Amino acid sequence: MAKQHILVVDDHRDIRELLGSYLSQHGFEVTTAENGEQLRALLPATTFDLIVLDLMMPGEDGLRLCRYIRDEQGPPVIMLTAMSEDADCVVGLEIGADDYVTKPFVPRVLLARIKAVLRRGGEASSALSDRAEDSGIYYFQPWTFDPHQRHLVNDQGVLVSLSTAEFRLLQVFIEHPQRVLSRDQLLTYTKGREADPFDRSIDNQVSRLRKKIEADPQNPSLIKTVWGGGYLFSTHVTTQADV
Amino acid sequence: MAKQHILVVDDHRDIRELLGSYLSQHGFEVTTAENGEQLRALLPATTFDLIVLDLMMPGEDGLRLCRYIRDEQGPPVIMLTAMSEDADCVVGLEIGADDYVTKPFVPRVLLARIKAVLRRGGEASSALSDRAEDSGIYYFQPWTFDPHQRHLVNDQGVLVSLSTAEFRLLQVFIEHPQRVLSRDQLLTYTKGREADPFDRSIDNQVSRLRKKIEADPQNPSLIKTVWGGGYLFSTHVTTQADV
DNA sequence: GTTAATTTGTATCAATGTGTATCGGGTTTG
DNA sequence: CAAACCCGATACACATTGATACAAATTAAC
Repeated sequence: MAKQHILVVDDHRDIRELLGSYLSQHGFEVTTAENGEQLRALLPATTFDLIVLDLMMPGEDGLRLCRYIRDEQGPPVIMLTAMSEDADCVVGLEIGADDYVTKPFVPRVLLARIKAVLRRGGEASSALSDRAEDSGIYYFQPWTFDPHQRHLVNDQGVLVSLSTAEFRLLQVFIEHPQRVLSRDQLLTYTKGREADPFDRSIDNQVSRLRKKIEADPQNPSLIKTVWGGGYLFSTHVTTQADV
Repeated sequence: MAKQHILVVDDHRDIRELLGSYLSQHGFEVTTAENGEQLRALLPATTFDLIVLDLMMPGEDGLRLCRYIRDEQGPPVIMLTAMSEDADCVVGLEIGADDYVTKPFVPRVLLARIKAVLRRGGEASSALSDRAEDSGIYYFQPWTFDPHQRHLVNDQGVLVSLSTAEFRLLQVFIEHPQRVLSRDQLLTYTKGREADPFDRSIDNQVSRLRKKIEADPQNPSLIKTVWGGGYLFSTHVTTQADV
């Protein structure tokens, strides 16, 4: 099957680059646009299978663009919305987006929604049950991470529940293992905000998370500190229980 | 197979246009009507496979029209209802609608219901009376949710009845699983009103609902709290009893 | 029509989550 | 070696949430 082509429209370069690399890594062809103007230029020239559209953009906003795409018989649309704009988000859905994802989001969640929408286009499937099949469960010694239940289970069956911030942080680590993540990146991915020059909230959350998941929090083996760089999730992560 | 023909009856032009473009994009032929008069004019002239009918319309209302369609041996009907009119909605189903969708709705949810109703009509073609029975029932461990009876049944046969507010809240959760819903959204969906800055009624209802459906209300596994975000129905929902 | 029961919103207080400040130890740099 | 910088840990303040109690409103019962 030919690669499916996704257009990402967002005014933030970070988001465009992150999604560009993440989605191409997962088998999609990706094109990005910075604003409505570029979108309008691309739309007639190329055939996209799906469009990811930021709601809040300077200039022409997402709602207008969404309606335009719909009127032009364009591909399905997934809206990116901030938490606080939920009122508008409802409006957006009424206008005809096929789904939405609230920022900040973990790339994997968007990927799941994209796949769900694309699958729906082909076959008639239930609107609700189609998100279950890939469980999203991850394994790393000695933990099993269940993003739906938002908790961890030990290989001895011990259950550790996570707070919201801890959950997000761990999810980001799991999605980007073996890579140094700066505090800036971690803040963007987990909270969707920029880092103040002396922001130490991530340090604190890492410390709290270590207390919960490390055998010896003083000598961490999972979340390593990279001096002057950030943090590193230095363990092997699998999506199956394939040892 | 020839395109299936759907009639959309709603007094709002936005809705008609949205559904017109959305449904034709998904392979249906679509005709729209603005009121009961137009519907009555169209019905004898054209053969529709399904009718989407707004409950609340100026002039002749949806209930009357639904009964009329049923009496004329017309096609299956899906009702569009506002959340606040749920009493009427139940009545609508009793009168013979095959399913209903609450506004505001995501177009794809309506699409899924349409496909489900059409599928049902094609194979089983059961009696009129019990068409409504097998629609709208949801399953999530360990509960079976029956929106018509407004109660829950345990997998051990234990029956839990829900108050109106609890019922609406759970219904919203079930229709938006795996998704963080802000208090604002929950209020809008369940009550149709905006949130005062210090509105805690949703918290209270969530608490009450947890007591009824959670095995351990102190450590909820179905309705999770997202700190600073809202609540999350974190379980798998199916429309069939297929595990 | 009156009373009782249920439901539902608000108020209050306790518990928890989260960000910032501070101190001290470790690392790098000159 | 000293100074500057970075990081971990603790403590604290603030915000959010859970639980309980209570009052108003609605519904049911008599």
